[in-house]
Amino acid sequence: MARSAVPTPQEAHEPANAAVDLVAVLVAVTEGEPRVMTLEGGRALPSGPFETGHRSLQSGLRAWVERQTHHPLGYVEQLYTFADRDRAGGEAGRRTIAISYLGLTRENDVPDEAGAGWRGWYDYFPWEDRRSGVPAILREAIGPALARWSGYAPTEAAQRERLQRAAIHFGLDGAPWNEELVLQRYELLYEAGLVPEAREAAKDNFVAGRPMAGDHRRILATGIARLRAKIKYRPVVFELMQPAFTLYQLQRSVEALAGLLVHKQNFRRLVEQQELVEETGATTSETGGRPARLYRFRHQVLAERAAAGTKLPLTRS
Amino acid sequence: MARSAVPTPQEAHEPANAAVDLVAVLVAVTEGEPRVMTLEGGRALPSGPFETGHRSLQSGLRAWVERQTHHPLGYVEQLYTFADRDRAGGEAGRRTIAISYLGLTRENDVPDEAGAGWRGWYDYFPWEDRRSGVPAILREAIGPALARWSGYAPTEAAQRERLQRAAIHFGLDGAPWNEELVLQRYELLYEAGLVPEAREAAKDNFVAGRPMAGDHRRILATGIARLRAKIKYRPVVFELMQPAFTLYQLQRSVEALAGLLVHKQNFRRLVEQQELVEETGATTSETGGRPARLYRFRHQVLAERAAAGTKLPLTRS
DNA sequence: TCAAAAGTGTTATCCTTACACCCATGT
DNA sequence: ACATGGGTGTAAGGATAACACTTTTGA
Repeated sequence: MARSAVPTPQEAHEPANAAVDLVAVLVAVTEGEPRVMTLEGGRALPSGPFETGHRSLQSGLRAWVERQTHHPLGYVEQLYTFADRDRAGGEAGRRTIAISYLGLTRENDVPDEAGAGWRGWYDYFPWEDRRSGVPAILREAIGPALARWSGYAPTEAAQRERLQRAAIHFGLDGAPWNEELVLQRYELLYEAGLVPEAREAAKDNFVAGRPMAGDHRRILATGIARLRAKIKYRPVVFELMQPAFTLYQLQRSVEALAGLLVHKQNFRRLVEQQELVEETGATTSETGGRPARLYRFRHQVLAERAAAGTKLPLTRS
Repeated sequence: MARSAVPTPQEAHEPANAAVDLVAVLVAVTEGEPRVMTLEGGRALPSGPFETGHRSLQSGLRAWVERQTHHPLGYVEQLYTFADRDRAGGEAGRRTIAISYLGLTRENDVPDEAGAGWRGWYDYFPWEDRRSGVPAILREAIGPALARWSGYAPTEAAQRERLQRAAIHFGLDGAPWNEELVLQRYELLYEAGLVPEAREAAKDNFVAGRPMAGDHRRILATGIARLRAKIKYRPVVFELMQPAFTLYQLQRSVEALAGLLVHKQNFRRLVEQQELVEETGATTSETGGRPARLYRFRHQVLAERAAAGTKLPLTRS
């Protein structure tokens, strides 16, 4: 939100003649690492204009992604629609709107042309991976930089407010870490001038992570946040798994997405109790220890349950 | 999803020159009824084109809503972006995209001009209100009509599939009711030709509910669904309450939104335990029995907690 | 005095969290 | 034998769901 320029008065009140871009956050998990499909050597997400020939937004997106990456698109859901003024190239009276989508797929072929390729998403957000503890960059660079930035606020109240916001979003000063706040954290870094995409970036104290063109990194953050939230209440991880997998592989995928370690047995109990998987009967010994049972996703659950959704104390009757 | 026409070949591959509409689902709760702001005597949602003078999508939306309804807009969040071909008026090479928003507000003044006004949202979705039991329209009209529609499927497998879908979405045949599936239910009725908006509507067996222009009712369904989901994990109900309220009024608002009755004491325990409210010290006897304590929302919780978000069995470390 | 709503006490059950330990394979 | 991952049992604590009953007002 925010981050917009002042309108030039003469163009007010004209219906915007908008160019519509479709942008994809296409995710896969391989070898326990979450990856995102990129173009231009990792500097951009797959995208392209919505064309009159496209039957719908989704089919337009599919067309673009498949054209650019030669990778089929499986599960797709809309993420968010952006229209910041800075996005626009120039041309008075014409603005660019970006409609973004999240796509989940199994990584199989590597496109390797036009700079297309999979990148680990923590290259872009190194502070989001807590699987091996609190990342050094957070303690050593981001924390201090946010503290400094808080100090720049004009009033003391504003300073406290900044500090509190930083603490809550980044889990500083004993605040709990909430892995879903990916976008808020990125926005906060942007506001603090700590990412190169920000126009008033303080050139000397980048915390960065790998930047992207335009607001693509912001869109990526939106996608990660959505996916992290969604794996908790909808069986979407399976879109990222091979047809047969071990429970530990499943766990590692979840951990990769969440950026957190989960408790082995409790995780298994959860999966079991929700009847999300069934044994294939086969085992694999490629995992490097005792051979593990292979499971497959029970596709029927999608039909059986339309999702739980409790949390309201209902009266029965 | 679906519901799109075939592209005429000659217009393929031209970047769409899109008109962008902003549409608002503006919600309030009064006297225990959820209401939505409408125009044209209830046939449309407030909306207008995104203009070049608008600083951002949100500010454009605010401008339109305030111009059309003279009602200020408080809490706002983006809902979804639609671009079905049927929405377009005609003009080859030009399509209309609707970016929809959910707005929450306290109903105070009644606009009463240009056909603007609040309408109970169950006028549009009578089957969604279960506060006084399973609505007659569901048992007597929708259920049988969906059964008939299932019978029209070509193969027996397809018939079973339709029946199961109807049962799960509408809680038929002993399936549990899930109040969040508002959009899916509307889409199913649309697909079955049971709402007047559908082009192949069977004129004789409407189940209807009050229709709206274009796909506004679909957008409204999206808004209701989002709100029903959101009240469970984010304290958004308070946006709809007066500054001071009794616990029972709060409960009635939640019930109004969910279309379900909740358990009084358990509801109170939930509210209390999450420390969402605090006593004002005052009481009111306008509720018609023993005077009730008045409470206010503890705005601090918004800063304190950035949301819960558990559900993954984490390892502690 | 009675209807209507406010407000409280208590129990059984289940889910979550946190323990710690044994099993089978490859090197 | 030992490292590595696979796989299991169980107990404490807290949140939920379900009971029903008392209190205070206005009519």
